[in-house]
Amino acid sequence: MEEKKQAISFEVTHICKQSGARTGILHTPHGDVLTPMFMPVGTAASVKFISPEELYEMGAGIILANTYHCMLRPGEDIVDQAGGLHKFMNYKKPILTDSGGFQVFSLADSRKITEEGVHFRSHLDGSALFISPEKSIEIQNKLGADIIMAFDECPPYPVTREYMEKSVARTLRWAKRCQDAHQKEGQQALFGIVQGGEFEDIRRHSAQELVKMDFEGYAIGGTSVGESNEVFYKMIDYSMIDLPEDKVKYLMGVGSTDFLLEAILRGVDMFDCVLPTRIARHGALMTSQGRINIKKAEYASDFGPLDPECDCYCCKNYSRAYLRHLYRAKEGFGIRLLSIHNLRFLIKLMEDVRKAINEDRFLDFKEEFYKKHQINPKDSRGF
RNA sequence: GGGAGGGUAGCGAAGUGGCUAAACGCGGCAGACUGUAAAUCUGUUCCCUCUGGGUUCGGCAGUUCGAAUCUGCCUCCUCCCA
Repeated sequence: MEEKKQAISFEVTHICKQSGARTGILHTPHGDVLTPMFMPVGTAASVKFISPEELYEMGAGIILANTYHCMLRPGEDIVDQAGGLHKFMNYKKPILTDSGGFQVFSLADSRKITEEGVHFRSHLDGSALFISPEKSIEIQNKLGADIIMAFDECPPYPVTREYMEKSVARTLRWAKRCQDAHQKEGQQALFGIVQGGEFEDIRRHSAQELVKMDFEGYAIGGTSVGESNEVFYKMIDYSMIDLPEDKVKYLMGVGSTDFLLEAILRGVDMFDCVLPTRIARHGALMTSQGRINIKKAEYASDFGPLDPECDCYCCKNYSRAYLRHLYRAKEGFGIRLLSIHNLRFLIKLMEDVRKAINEDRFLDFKEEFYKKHQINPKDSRGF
């Protein structure tokens, strides 16, 4: 059997003796990144309000862009002509593109799923669009990210067992079609996505079949769609059982602190989420003192830093009173500073997590974090 | 001096006899947001001892079973003519 060309490689560097959690290095065409890691989301080829230089400064590694959104604007051919996403958006570190599969879920009002692919209505002008596994991969090949994702269906929650079986079977067929369509092996790593909702056997079947297809990495999808925390943790557990130790694991769309820590405990290496940037735009901040809302009247004349324990550009230079003023005055600079802070908070959390794992004390770290932030991972959402 | 229009909750602005403590917008206060249709959305915003009660629509006095809405006087503002 012919050796598959690899675009990335992953090495586990340490397994925490206390918890079993792991650290690793992911080698990509645009450099190495350490895991566990949090990846900022830049849907439309931009992490909203944040420059690449600011991303480097906060310690960001891989960032995400989205196939559906880049297809609509500016169009994959424009990005291709620019020389790919890295050159187009001037980001020199690794990039991952999501397949557009999530938009099957988030644009549910105006889509129709068939075996061939998904018929959409553009959210911009209502025009009819169609994405198939082949189309998604063709676009992602043109976008040129280091890691590309299989085109999947992210089913809503809850759905019937019958629906989930059919959906997962189709998503597996789509995964194979994605592999067959992929024209840039060795330059772009294709990841498969485990689905199956809260059903253990379906999740395991999904994982087992994907492993047979031998992807360069594996993602867990279909979580954080309205299920309870208990169900969420089970979804991860079921997904992880059959995934190979030596491959990188990516939990898609998760960004609250307790979810991150619990997933890391279960062996997940990569995360992405819009949460830090989105809530920052709405005035909510993740801090060492818990979640705070900068809009609140109590910060009107609070001239201390947003988070005294944070080393980000925002916290080193600006006060809560100023940030509140900027937010209320709708000054874009405020949104930028708050976004920088929230991203740095999660990136710093990952740095601390890696250190704790390497020092074989991840369980202690996790418990201390929960205690300090008064988080109960069973029923809270962290922040 | 003459003429015209107008004063509604923090601001702007509907309402022109009962269904009005009074639309709507802004502002204020609070909440949500998890592979980004999201600088968005939701709740709330006269007072109180609040599943009820009290006091409002420039002021006072009337008409009426009932008035922010009709009448008279007063007051203030804007515009036009002298």
